[in-house]
Amino acid sequence: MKEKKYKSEEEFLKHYNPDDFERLSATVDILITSVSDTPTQNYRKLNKKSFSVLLVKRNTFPFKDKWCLPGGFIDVKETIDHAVERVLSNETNLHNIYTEQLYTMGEVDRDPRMRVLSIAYMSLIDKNELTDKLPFNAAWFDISINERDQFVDIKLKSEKEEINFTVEKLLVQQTTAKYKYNIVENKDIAFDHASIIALGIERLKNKIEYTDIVFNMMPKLFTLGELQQVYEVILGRTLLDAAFRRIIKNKVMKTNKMRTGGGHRPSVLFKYKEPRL
Amino acid sequence: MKEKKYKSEEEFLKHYNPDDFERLSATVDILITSVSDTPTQNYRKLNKKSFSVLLVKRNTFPFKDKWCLPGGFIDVKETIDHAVERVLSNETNLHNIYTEQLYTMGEVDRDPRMRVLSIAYMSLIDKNELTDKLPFNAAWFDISINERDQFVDIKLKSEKEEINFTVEKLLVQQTTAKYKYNIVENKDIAFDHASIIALGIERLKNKIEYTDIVFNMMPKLFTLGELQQVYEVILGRTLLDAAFRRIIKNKVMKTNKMRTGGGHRPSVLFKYKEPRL
DNA sequence: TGAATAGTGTCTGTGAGACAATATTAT
DNA sequence: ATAATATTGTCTCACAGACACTATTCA
Repeated sequence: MKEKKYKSEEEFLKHYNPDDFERLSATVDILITSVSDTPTQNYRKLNKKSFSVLLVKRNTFPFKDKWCLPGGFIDVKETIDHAVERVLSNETNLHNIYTEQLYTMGEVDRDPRMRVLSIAYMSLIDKNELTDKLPFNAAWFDISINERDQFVDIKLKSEKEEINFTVEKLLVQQTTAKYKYNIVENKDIAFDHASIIALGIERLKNKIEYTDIVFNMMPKLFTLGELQQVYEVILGRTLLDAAFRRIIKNKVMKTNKMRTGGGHRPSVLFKYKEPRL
Repeated sequence: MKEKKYKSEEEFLKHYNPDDFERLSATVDILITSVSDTPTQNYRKLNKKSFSVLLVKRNTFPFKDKWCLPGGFIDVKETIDHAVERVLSNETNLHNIYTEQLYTMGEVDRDPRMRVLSIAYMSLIDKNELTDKLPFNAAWFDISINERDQFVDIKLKSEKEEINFTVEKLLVQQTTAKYKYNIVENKDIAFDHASIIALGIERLKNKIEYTDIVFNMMPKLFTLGELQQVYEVILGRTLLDAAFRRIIKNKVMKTNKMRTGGGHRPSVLFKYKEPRL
């Protein structure tokens, strides 16, 4: 742009040419997570819960036939939030879903087509509220994680297939224990979405301990046993019953409904109690 | 783009035209923070600490003569991290500075020239390490904050001038106590940078309680009194000495140096002790 | 000597970890 | 009756808030 003197902002804007700088593209990519219930054989036992993520199979280049996060380009005339809502309504029939910004990915070659920033979001939903059938190219994958030294093996399992990838967990900031996740092995996930998945899992593990975020993936009514199962599957460790109940007792409210039918003592159904802020 | 069948990713990429979608621009904008020391009259008293932020006065349109965060456009061929480093090295002579992503701002009209995303970063530095003179158009502003109901009045004071603005603190997410900051009164800050400042202050207030982030703005050696002052000025409340010392005793290490010369008992100089992760 | 900061000791209440004990149901 | 989950009680230990007390320096 020429160095020119303008008298007013209006005048400046009239002459401004956005093409003086080469521009770029941006997408939103959303890690949609939930918990799945798998019935067990033993009639007494509770359903097994797993932490799951919604992926979409690409049917066009680039990364044709690989799995990726639901996402889309941000239109020049729409806000980021709007793009997020648009993508979410393509994949689900839900409104007022929990979303939060996860990270903005900006490696130069993360998309082979051209320069594309990805503004990654994380979203938590209650899968049971989904009434519409999933888009034909989308599927839920149950997550299992194995950490060995600085490597994290992540296994994603849907009804039809299994995906494995490995990321390297690298400390980037000592004072705040901030990590980044480099992909070291990955055949099936497109772009840098494997990093985003690892990042989102870590974020959720942290937030579940000091926020009420988990209730975004719970049904309206739930037993404390179920809630504890969700905590356990996300944290990847078992919790002591008594301690767990103490921790969440201020976050939930007893209802007068019970869940019966298992081969054991019925349990009270609770609902989320919003905190005073 | 035409719906065409390509045989391979290579072939697809050869024919891909990035101009099929209208592209946009992106900047990085960095909230550079530190603590300032103001000497007091009374020879016995400690210097007063304040929490400060580095702003730059714009000398071109748009928002000519208003203050903004140091920032710049992301080049198509550079990573976001590289852009951040580039901006930081323009403003400081420091390397290996603490930075973290704060938020990506994406309102459509946040820049009157064209569509510009802003990837906001926060950075903490030790002001005393700055050896070069500040760029002529940059200045440090001490921050003071007044919260009344959902409004937050923020006062920024440099050697030469004082800026006031007000943001409205709006709860956007009950379960995670997530807020957004809408600008309701602002004459002097360009773009949506007033929101970014409010967001960064909140982030820092939170992180100081559960991370070691504060040590990024401390000198190598410091007294526990000084460290406590920094905590107090950022949190906006006084802390009990004994309790504070208990909390940070695992984060610091005693040295054999002392600070003497105040009209009172000398104090031991401590240094940061990196945690085992 | 006195003002100011530095540093420690102790009491108390809260809350988490650990584990034991009791309650209830469907088969 | 038994297996399984639901729910509560209690002991202990760690730690934070509150506050008092001692230590040390320099004008």
